[in-house]
Amino acid sequence: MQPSPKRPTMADVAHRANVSTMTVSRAFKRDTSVSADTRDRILKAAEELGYVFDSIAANLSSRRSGFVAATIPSINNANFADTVRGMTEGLRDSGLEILLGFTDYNVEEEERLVGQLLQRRPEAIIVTGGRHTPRCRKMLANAGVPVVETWDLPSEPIGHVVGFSNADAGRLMAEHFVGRGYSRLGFIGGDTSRDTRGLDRRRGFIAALQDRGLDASRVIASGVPPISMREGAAAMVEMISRWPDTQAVMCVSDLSAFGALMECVRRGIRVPEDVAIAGFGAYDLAEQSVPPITTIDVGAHEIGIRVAELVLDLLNGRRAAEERIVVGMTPTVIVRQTT
Amino acid sequence: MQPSPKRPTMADVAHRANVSTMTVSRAFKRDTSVSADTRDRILKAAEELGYVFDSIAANLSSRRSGFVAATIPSINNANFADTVRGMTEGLRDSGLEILLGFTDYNVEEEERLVGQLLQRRPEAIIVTGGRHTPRCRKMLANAGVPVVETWDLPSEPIGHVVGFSNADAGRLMAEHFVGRGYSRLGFIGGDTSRDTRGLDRRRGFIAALQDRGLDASRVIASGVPPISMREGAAAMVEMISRWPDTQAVMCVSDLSAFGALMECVRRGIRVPEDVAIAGFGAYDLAEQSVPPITTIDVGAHEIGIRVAELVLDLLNGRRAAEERIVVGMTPTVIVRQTT
DNA sequence: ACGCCTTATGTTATCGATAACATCATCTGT
DNA sequence: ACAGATGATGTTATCGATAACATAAGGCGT
Repeated sequence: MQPSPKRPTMADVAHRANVSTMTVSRAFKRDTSVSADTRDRILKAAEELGYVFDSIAANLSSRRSGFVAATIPSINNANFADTVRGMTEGLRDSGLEILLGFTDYNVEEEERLVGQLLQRRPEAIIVTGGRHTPRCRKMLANAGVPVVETWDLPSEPIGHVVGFSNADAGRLMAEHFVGRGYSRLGFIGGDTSRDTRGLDRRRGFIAALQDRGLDASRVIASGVPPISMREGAAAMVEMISRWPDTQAVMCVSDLSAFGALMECVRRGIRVPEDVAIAGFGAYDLAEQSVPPITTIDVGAHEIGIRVAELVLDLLNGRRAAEERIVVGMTPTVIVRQTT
Repeated sequence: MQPSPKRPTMADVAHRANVSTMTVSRAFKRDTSVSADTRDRILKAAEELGYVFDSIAANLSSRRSGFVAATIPSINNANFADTVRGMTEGLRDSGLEILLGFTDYNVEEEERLVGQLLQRRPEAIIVTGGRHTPRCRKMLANAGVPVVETWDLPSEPIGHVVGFSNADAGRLMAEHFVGRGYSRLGFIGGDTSRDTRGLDRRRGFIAALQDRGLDASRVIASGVPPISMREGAAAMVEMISRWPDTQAVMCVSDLSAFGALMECVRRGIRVPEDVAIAGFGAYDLAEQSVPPITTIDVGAHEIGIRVAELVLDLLNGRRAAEERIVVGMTPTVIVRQTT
């Protein structure tokens, strides 16, 4: 069947099946009152005409877009990918689709994107992180749909939160290092202007050192997020050059930790004997590398599942939209061979 | 401003700004005839009312969804992420957004997804791979919008193609191995039922061996795609157990190659001295690992850029929809230390 | 036999923006 | 002075499905 300049509509199907357009509409839904004979006749007519349901028109008249919008900083980040997969699983039987946008770790881009996504009338909107431009914050507050902030634990949530404290995560690793007997500690990553969550991890790490009267100056803030393996490697070189007696280094992500580790392997620096390395995010990479990398797990996939649960509860009226729901996830250290 | 049960519409804005709804519509567009004074008054009224443009209604009346739909097998795959990033860049100034769907390397899921995406009336649709269920193929053929198949080079394209021959890629690596003097060669991955492109790479590899009268039986088809690092590691163990004299192994992806490499490192098997390893896909991981992994580059990012270019040319009438355009990408071997 | 309930189907205005056409005022050229 | 062109704005039917309400037929209980 060749595409025609005018696509068949339900009116065409109705005409061919000798029913009303409303009956055709019912035939394309579940749980509607249509006799089996009528339904069969309608679906056959639709098939013959090459009819494709038009969800744009459906969305307009029902005032439901069928979308949940979600922003993540990067498409190629194992953590965010896991979270999106969790959301997808959680939403699978709901009929809702995820409309994804990528902010590139840029709050201005996030603002533009949120504006654009809101025009699609999502039934809920999920944003990564708890810091936004004032205008973005206002748009979200006025969206009139559930808003969920993830991967952070903002002190003034816009709507709901499924996340964890990045500062706590950094502090946790610092405590692990100290517990291991290390005292000359470094941090790699956490660009001050864009990766706000990485910066929080750094802050937590630094605060824990300061609380103990330890040197908190060994920080390499390398490059624009997300820090690559290569940048992690370069930062490790700089860390060791500037402070050769460094005993342990936390990297802002498993990606950068892997890069740092590989640089040590290249240079014959033994890990953890000569320097311990840790990351964040519990990527497969951290588990599979030789030696396996100590990391922090926040339950990336679980975050997605919980976000989807929350959104469905809010949309189905099982929870009141006016509630301020905070689902806290607990960062845990996965101790491996690099520390 | 509190969300109200009824969202303000252009009619409300028109009333407040004392103009027609059509003038309001013009004020929200570029390149329309609206005086500066009128435009300012309208935008001010919209801001005061908290008006959000409704793209659902716009899409219906203009018969343009503003979407380009794209399916990729997995969200967390560096190659597909690069391709999507290329598409995003290429489409950035066009006003078109990408509506992504994930097929999970499953042609039945692809069929369901394509059906769902087509209901959103995308202005073009991009699918990964050249093999589809018959029903999926028919839906695409009848979609009435540009269809582009990527990451493959099908012999009977549905519409257009931006891709490469996976078989050629496999063959290329086999030739590289032989050129290096290896003759006892193995292949890891390429599940026969789901990863059709991986299977093609395996077929090309095997065919090259058979052409040379070499043993082509050393194949480990491990697990459901995408093959993880862990599965690559396990497959390497099996490869070496079954054929201890294997000299070189191609893995279906850099992910599995990395897993295989790490397993060798764990076991003290020297790469490439004891066994050479190669992958596919030119992930950062392959470059950064120690030793860096020989791989095949197909230009994942460039594929995305070219797809976007093609789609825009087709939508803007610079190319005729009836043309069958095939943009071939050339796989190249990046020779690194693992071979 | 009758009334009520349930199931199946139909009718109609609407969702909110826009394409296509119409109208009016102003400016420019003859 | 007049005619034609241009810019700014308005009018109206429409895009294609659906919510809300309406209608009719059949079955069941009294």
